[in-house]
Amino acid sequence: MGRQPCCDKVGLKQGPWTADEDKKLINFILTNGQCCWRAVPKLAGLLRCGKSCRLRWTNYLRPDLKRGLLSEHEEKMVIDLHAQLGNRWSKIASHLPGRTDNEIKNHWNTHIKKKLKKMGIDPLTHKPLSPSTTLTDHQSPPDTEKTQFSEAMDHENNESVQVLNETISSIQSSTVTEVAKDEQDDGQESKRIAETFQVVDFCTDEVPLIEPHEILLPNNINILPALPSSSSSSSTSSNYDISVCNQSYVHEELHQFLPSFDWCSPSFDSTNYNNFEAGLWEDDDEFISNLNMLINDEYETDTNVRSHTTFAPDVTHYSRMVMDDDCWKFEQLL
DNA sequence: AAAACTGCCAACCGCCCAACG
DNA sequence: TCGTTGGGCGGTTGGCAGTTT
Repeated sequence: MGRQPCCDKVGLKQGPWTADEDKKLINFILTNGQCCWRAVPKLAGLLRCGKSCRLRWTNYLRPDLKRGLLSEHEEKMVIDLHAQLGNRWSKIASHLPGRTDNEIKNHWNTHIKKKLKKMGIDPLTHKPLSPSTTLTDHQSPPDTEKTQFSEAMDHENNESVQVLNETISSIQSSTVTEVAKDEQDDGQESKRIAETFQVVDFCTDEVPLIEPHEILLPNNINILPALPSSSSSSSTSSNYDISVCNQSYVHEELHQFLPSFDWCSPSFDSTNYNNFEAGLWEDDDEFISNLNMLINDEYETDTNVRSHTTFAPDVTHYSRMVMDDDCWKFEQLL
C-alpha cells in the first residue's frame, strides 16, 4: 500500500501560478515566515497543496534568488561539484548563492550535459567518452554530429572549450576519496569548495526561520513617503512611486522591515546601505522598478518579460500579527 | 504564413528520511 | 521500537516560445 498523497487534491488548483496567488503566498511568508507548509494554503487563502506552495516559494518567489542564465563561473562550479557530488542538486545548489536545485538541474540537463557530450566527456562519469561509448547515445551518428565533435576538439583555443578543459583537469585531479570525505565531513568540504571558488559559504537552508513569537510587524511603519494615490480605490493597496524615494532609505527600511531575509549579497554591509547589492536585483533601478511593479499592481503579463518578473514585498499590506508560542493566529491579509 | 520541430523551464510526482509521539 | 507525518529531493512531464522547414 502506497503512501497517502500529501493532500486531498479534490478542488485544488494545479498548473501555472497566477499573480494573485503569488501575492498571497508572498504576503503570507513575509508576514509569518516559513511554517508548516501543509497549513500554508489554507491560511494564505490558496487553493493549492502545501507542497506546491513550498516549491513555488523556494524555486521562484524567494527574494534571494538570482534570475537569468548561470554565469560561466557558476557553470564551472556546477560541473566540478557534480563531479564530486553527483546528482545531488540541492547540495550543489547550496554552494551557489541564489540558485535553486531545480534551476541547476534544468541547466545541467539542457546545457551542460550537451556541452560535455560535445566535448567527448561523459556527463555521468566526467571522464572522456570512449568512441564506443560516444556512439551509445547515437547508434548511428550523423556526419554533422561527428563534425561538431571534431570542431569542438579542434578549437582548443576556444574560450568555452578551454574552460571545460580546465574543469576536466581539476575534476580528474580530484580524487574519489574527496567525495568520500564529503560524505563524512560536509562542513569541511563546503569550506574547501567555498575557498576554491572564492564565494561566501552561503546556504539558504541556514537562514533562520522566524519563530511565531518573533513576528512583530509594526503597523505604523512608514517605509515610503506618503504620496497621495492618484487612483485611490477601496482596496488597501495604494499607488506609490518608489523612484522618488531616497533609494538607500528604502533599502535601509526594507532591511529593518524584513529581518528574516538574507539578501544574499556578500557585499551587503548592514551599516552602509549604499553598498546594498541584493542578488534579487542587479542594480537600484531594477530594484526600484520591481518594487513599483508589485506595489502598484503592475504585474507583468507579457511572457516575454516573465523572467524579469520577480517580486517585491507588498509592504503596504502588513499588519501586526497577534501570536504566541503555542497557538498563533493569523489574520487574513488583504 | 503555417505547420512541424526543438529547447527550455515551471510544476508535478513519488520516494526517502528525519522527527516526533 | 514502531508507526505516522511532513519536508526534502531527484526524476519527469507538459506547455509555451522560438526556430526551422
